[in-house]
Amino acid sequence: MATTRYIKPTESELEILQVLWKKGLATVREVHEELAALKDAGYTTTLKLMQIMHEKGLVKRDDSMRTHIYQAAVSKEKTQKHLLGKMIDSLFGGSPTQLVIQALGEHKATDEELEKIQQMIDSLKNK
Amino acid sequence: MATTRYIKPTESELEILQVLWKKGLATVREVHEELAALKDAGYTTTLKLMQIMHEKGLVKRDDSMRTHIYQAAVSKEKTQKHLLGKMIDSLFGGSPTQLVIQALGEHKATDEELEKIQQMIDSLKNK
DNA sequence: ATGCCCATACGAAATAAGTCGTATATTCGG
DNA sequence: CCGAATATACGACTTATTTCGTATGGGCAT
Repeated sequence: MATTRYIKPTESELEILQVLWKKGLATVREVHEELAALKDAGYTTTLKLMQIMHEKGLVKRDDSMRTHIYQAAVSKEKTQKHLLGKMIDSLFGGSPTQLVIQALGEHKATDEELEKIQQMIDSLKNK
Repeated sequence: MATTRYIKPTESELEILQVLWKKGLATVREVHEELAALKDAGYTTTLKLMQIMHEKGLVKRDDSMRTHIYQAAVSKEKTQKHLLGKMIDSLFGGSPTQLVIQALGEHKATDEELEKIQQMIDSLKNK
């Protein structure tokens, strides 16, 4: 089986993936409008990035029409998992716990959310 | 008050910071030996990187002797906090909880560690 | 048909990151 | 004192990433 090597999206690519994950399907124009709200870059810049992402296999597209329709080719979850793993290794000495503690300490969560995490821990313990 | 802008360390710089955080004080040679265990790169590469980090203010050094002694100029905690925050924003829609759940689900922790997190949650809840 | 708007394609410049060769200086063993 | 080992400095090359100008052509209102 030909294994497809994981491709690490760059910063800009991640911004585009965000939009695609949210919208599901989108044209370059639509993605660009969203991005324009955050930062300013030309339309052809976004276009070029998305073309490159297509070459890399990060996005799929339907180009049967004049205006192509794009969608993410990598799942949000897989991507999160990968980048999280990298960060745990490179910044938290391989300990997910350290990361969790930092995350909980520095960034507030509601009681409800804490409850959810609690449940998660309980179920992990019972193994 | 003159605010010093936060400088985002690159991948390679992070590797070097890791070593410095662990050792406290270290020469280029020492840092390089550590890195050599992980990947291969020439000595002058490491040297150059550390010189650039010095220019950027990521590390401090004592150059009163022939062999300079380096140490990290940014704290591990601050750096973790910053990058974690960035990741939460850019990849987890601003929800630390989502990140925590992913981290716990995908990367194993020992019961002991789970216990620690549990305590953390308890103390957060009592507020 | 003729413009005008908007799409893709594509090349190439600008920037950033990492790599390394080489020059030069210091130290130390003999 | 001399040479080998080892230190920093620094310029230059490579590769990756981002940015954008310009070419080209389709679709549509007039």
